[in-house]
Amino acid sequence: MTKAKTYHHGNLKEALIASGLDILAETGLAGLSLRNCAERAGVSHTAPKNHFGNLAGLLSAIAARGYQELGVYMQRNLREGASRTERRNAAFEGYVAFAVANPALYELMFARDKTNKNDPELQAQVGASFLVLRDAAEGLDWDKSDQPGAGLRAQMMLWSLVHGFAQLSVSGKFDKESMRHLGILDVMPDFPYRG
Amino acid sequence: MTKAKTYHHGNLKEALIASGLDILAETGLAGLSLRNCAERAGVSHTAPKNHFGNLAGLLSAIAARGYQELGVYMQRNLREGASRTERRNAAFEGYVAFAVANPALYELMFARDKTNKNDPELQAQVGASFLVLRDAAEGLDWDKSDQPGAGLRAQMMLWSLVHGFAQLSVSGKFDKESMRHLGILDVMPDFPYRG
DNA sequence: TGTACATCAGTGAACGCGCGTTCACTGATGTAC
DNA sequence: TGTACATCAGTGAACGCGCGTTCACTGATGTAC
Repeated sequence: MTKAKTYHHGNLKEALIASGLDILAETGLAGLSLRNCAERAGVSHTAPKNHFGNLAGLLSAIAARGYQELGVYMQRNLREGASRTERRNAAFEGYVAFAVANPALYELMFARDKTNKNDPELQAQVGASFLVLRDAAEGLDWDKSDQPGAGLRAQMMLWSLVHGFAQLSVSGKFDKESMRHLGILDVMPDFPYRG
Repeated sequence: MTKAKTYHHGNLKEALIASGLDILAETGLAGLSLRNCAERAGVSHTAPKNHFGNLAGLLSAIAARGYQELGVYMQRNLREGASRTERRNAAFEGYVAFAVANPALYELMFARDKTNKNDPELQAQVGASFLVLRDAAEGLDWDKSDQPGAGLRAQMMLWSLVHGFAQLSVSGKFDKESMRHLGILDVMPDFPYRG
């Protein structure tokens, strides 16, 4: 079904989010504005206001989509009945792969001041992807104490570890040139750097 | 010694870096420009060009100063002859404390596209602070294999863990409101969240 | 000690750019009767 | 089935803003002789 071009777009909200994701991938976070999002969706530059209010609203919707996709990445290589270790490895690899494949989106998702932290859809997607990680941390013995919250501490450690690795990879600290400069490749010439 | 205001500033390079650090602390990364850096240093808005070439040059110098300060934070609570564990804890706490105290500077330091990755001063300071962390990771048994690079892998894990925890703290994922939303405070009401 | 001159450091006006937002508007759609 | 009207979605011109950069310039400093 091809839609004739009408005055009303019909699905502008989705189209704007898709445009935003494209722009992030091509131009980076700094190049994403209401105006070029609208232009890419083939619509006047004031149209987004009707759907998102302002730039922060649009960015929040895009970030929410990012968390959704992050959850998909963390579970994409899971066979049925996978063991704890397999689930953990899949989550770790998926998380890092997502960040490396979508660095600008990842940057937006964890930026401090770009999104509306109270956006309900965004909160829901953040919570959902944390649940995947929480599941992956089950059975970790990183905190052996019997205190309440020990398992939770392990979850937070896992999140920190995978997130830090992803961020350091994306920001170039673990790429070949930097690792050579840090003396890493001297000791470990076959390290699977990224980038 | 008070300097009379002369045509030549005398120490403009340092003054611009100091202005940049102030602006980061007060306004955040998005509010830092060549123009307001110059204005704050009491100088025409084209003056920075003589010292840094362009915005990326100035940001690189500021980021280098940030890594220097990060190293200071990681070692500031070390008594003489501290044990491995003490050094590790000091580095961990210092790293996170630095990020929480200087979120915008921290953001700049690990941004992908703001600084000149090849800036020699910046590279040197990144290397120096990595060495502090490397020292703190000494003796960690996270990777028990005998393969060459096992210790290095432990260093990278430590860096990832501490960096991820810092970033998640700074971006608000570990603050009280978010942790309540993620169900963390139900299990662990006395978790030392930050923010 | 003085003078000429090159170099360095900072000035201020002007440029074009993309941005978010406002405003009065108009075309399309839905609903009540 | 038709008509009136409210509401919704998108338009396009205009606004002021801060930005990085360019340009010809001038004041200050250092150096050679």
